[in-house]
Amino acid sequence: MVALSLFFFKALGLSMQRKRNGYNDTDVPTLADVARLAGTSEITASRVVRNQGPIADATRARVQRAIAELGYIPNRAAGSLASAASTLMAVVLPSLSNIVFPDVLRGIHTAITETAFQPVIGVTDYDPVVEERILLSFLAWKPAAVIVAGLHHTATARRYLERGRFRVAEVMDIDGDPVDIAVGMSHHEAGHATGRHLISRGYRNFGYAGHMIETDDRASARYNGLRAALQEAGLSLVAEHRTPGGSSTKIGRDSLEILLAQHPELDVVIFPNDDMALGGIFHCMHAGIPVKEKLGIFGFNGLDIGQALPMPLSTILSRRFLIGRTAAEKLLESRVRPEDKTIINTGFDIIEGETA
Amino acid sequence: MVALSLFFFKALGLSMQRKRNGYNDTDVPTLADVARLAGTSEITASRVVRNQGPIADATRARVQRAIAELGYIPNRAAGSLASAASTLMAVVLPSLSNIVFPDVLRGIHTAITETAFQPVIGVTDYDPVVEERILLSFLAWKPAAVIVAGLHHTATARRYLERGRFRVAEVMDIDGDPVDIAVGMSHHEAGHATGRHLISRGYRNFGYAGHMIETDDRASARYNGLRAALQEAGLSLVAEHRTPGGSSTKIGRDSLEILLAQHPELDVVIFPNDDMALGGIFHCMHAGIPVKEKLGIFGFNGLDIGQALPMPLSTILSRRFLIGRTAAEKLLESRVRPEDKTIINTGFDIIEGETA
DNA sequence: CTGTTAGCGCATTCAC
DNA sequence: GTGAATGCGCTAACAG
Repeated sequence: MVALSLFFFKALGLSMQRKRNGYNDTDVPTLADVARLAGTSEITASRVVRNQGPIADATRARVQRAIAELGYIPNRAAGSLASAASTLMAVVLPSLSNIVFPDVLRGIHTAITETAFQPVIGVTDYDPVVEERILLSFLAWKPAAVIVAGLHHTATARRYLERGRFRVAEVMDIDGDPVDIAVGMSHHEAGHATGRHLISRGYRNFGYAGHMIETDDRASARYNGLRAALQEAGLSLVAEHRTPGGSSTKIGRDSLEILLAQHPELDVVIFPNDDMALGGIFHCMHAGIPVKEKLGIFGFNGLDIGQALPMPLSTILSRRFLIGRTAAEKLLESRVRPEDKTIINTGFDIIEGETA
Repeated sequence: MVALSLFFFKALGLSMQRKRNGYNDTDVPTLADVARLAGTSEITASRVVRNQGPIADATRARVQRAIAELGYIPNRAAGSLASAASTLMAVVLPSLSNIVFPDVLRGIHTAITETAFQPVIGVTDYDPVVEERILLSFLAWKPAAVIVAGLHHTATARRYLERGRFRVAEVMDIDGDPVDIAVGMSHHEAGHATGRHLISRGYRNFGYAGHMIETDDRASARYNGLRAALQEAGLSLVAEHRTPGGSSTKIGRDSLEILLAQHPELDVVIFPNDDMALGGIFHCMHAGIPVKEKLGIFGFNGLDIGQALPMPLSTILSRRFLIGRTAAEKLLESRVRPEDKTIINTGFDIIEGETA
């Protein structure tokens, strides 16, 4: 039976080994298999696959039929190796735990959906060391472009970003010196605008209820901008409370409770983001504190959920989708890094809302 | 100066052209460069890089020094091509717009963080055709494993999943026939449990406020389970309202308003998920409807934000993190697909809460 | 413990 | 419009 099978293979010109220009007995068809079935050379089949160069209609049709018949999937590792360039776009983000970065992702998707690029996503949990590790592991795939959040990276990461032969977009933040392209807004300015806005509304006793900020450069920049605005007006933060760990609605709620227990004189509390501000509102509802009249609440991001509240959250709208789309579009403009760096300010809007 | 530089290169045995076994003047060092600098063969350097096989400590140290000096990054495309296997784990999810799938991702991350695997993430927006496209584009990179949400895929996608030489985990859902491994819960049962629970609480006039469900198999299964439970008790849905588009807090709020305008007799409304249920609660707050006493509200997922409300949301806890971690762990157990399929039920919990 | 040989599957020359 | 030759950077399979 074994002998018979062997004979059978040989009779058909098959060989049991895999070798160059021989038939291939694995179930994964290669370009050579497609070419053979279509009666063309590999390179012609390759041109059809990549939609590149002049191909006779009849030839193209034959190759396409062969592709369909075999269920051929191009091996991108081989293609990438041969052409020294992949179609990957590395996207390295701090978190996917709230809607902010998914919004950026959607923007990126929108920009590249009609191109050959594929996003490869990594999540750093706001840890620069993790960011470096992920970045290096992505670079091993020779991405055509890299999108990364913020302008602060480890020295090693920054060096690789600068030396690489790919485009780089640093998103969210523009307060700093980008490697290539920066798309985002000034978080310092946003914090400053928050302060001025609330002062103009008559608030005077400012509190801040945050999370541990070292890991979140942008929240930190907003905090500093806020303090600067207060100082310019001869005011200062009356009190602040920081809860260890990340940011969440629960933590916002607890933080406000602790803050008010110690400082009942506060008339407004700023939170690093909408999620936490929502928690603040929930605490007020629970404790029977009239929001805005007795205590103003202010967030950041302009999430839908804050605007769906019975009293829409007062906050700042960041344009996450636009940031993602713009970054990806800019990256697509040219494969090579130009001499000059590009900084794109997508700005922000104050949402007045009804909570401050 | 140029002449001098050229001389200098030649004197060092460098050449200005790139060729096999020649020196390489691009700024991207290869394994050959590392081997040369370390005074070993490529394969020895390769073994050090991959931490594989027995290597003399002295040799290893020399190679590692060379790697550091050159800033060498292994080319995974080449490695993957040579070994016919990549370290990629393809992860294809419907959405990143709420915390549910990021939770799954965190679980996956946790399981593979100490391994060589890298997750590559795709987002389908609940569109099976998009899922198929993303899946095929990922398969071109020869992933070692694939994690995909749900058990329903296009016929083509299912065929590729079945034929591929990689492990497959289908997550979230176990109501169906998996390709290889399924990890999740029965959404039909969850819906059924919801119905029984609310009936036992005394509710009789059931409403359902959903989104367009065709795209969301699992919400659909819960809906059917709910109806089955009602029917078994001689009850039925009094009314339902579906808003086109995805699910969001805003849509939950609007849906409930419309539903109650037409059916004020309802005493409980079930939402497809917590986000929408939250919108329902916001509507009640706005309209002055006493939640639970006058109208019960029930969600699904057990998100933190629902539990941070002044009155915690009544809902069902799905174990997203556990699902992701378990799926990835199972995939790591063996590289080859066993004969038998595996189905892992991670179950669910009813969170009684205070809204129903 | 280390090295030699021979491709992996495809795309870039350059011919015709 | 099509094809032949060559090598991208790495690793499996053997030797030694």
